[in-house]
Amino acid sequence: MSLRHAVLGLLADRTASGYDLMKLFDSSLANVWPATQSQVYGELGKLAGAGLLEVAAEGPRGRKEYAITESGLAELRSWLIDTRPDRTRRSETLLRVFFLGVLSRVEAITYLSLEADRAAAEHEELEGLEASVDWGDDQISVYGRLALAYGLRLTAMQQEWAEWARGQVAARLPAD
Amino acid sequence: MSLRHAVLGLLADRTASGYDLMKLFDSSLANVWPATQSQVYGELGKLAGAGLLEVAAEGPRGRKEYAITESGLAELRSWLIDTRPDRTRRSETLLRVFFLGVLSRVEAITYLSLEADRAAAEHEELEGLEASVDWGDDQISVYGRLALAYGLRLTAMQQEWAEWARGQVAARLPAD
DNA sequence: CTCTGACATGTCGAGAGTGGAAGGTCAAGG
DNA sequence: CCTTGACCTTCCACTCTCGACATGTCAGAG
Repeated sequence: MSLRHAVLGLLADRTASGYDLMKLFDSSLANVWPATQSQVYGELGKLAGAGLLEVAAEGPRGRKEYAITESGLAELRSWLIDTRPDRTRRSETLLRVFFLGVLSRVEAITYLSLEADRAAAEHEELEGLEASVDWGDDQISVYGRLALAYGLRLTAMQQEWAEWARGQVAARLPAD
Repeated sequence: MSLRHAVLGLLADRTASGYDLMKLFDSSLANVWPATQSQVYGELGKLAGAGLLEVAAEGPRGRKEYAITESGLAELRSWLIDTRPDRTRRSETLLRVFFLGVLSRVEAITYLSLEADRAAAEHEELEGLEASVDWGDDQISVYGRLALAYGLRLTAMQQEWAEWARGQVAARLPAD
């Protein structure tokens, strides 16, 4: 049920069309809550039907500019304050770690090395993002920066862990 | 498509029934790849139909003991070696951070404090798990320990981040 | 002997997410 | 004038996940 709140949250900042929203999902929210076109447009329709959004203006090419309503804002606030986030995490990377035993030691070490490289690359990418984005003082910028800092810490931790884990596996006597 | 490989991976270690598998999902894999009964039994059926698993024995109460086949093992190995993990991550916690601007400063700080507490609690829980599990030398134990170490590092990082973020928000002049 | 609790498998429907196809408008450049 | 590319929305078919429900067996306690 988070997609609906992601849409509400983006529209709390400024009005936008489905097309605009897609760009926001692909840039700022890409690493946090990805969404496809079909999802976004579908959700806009439902939200408007439920009165949480309204069509503020219609532009050329059938463009519909959506704006959040009072009850939409209330719903967003209540989601933020009254409900606890769902934290079911699925990590395919970690799932694979459980089964590394079916591989040879060398193959397992390779897997962990690749994971360390990937984390390092992602870390650099986020650093690039941090440098390139021009951070304003609007809500999304201020708090988006906090989210980016999380990503930086996460990828750094992942790299350290993968290197440590590789060492752990390598240290076991080659008694496979 | 990871559920199928999770099942194959568990059965690579030892044979098991759907019921046994559920217990493994609820204990070892709970934090990495949760699954429900209906999913597990459904997947077992499909996997057996595809020849990646076979019913090794039938026990009382209709119990079916599944074992991985040669082609199942090949599929598992190829998944581990030839394919890169899907790393689409969704974090409702982080999504909320983006929208903290619609709340008052105090409410935002409360949110981040709760998040720090939650991470700390989860960290302790994992430490308890580490102490209570009796770690053998089997594959799942050896590599499961690496996964647990990841969880420990993750929750520690989350707590630090949340406390830092709370400080960041608090430091801004109360000009809301 | 009967009750209870662990063992054990299965079906169904609703909702979320994925990927792509289809259809149409407008502005600007060649 | 005509093509191209950006703009913009809608629909569909599919898989995955969740939670509840249905069905039944077996061992041990009382």
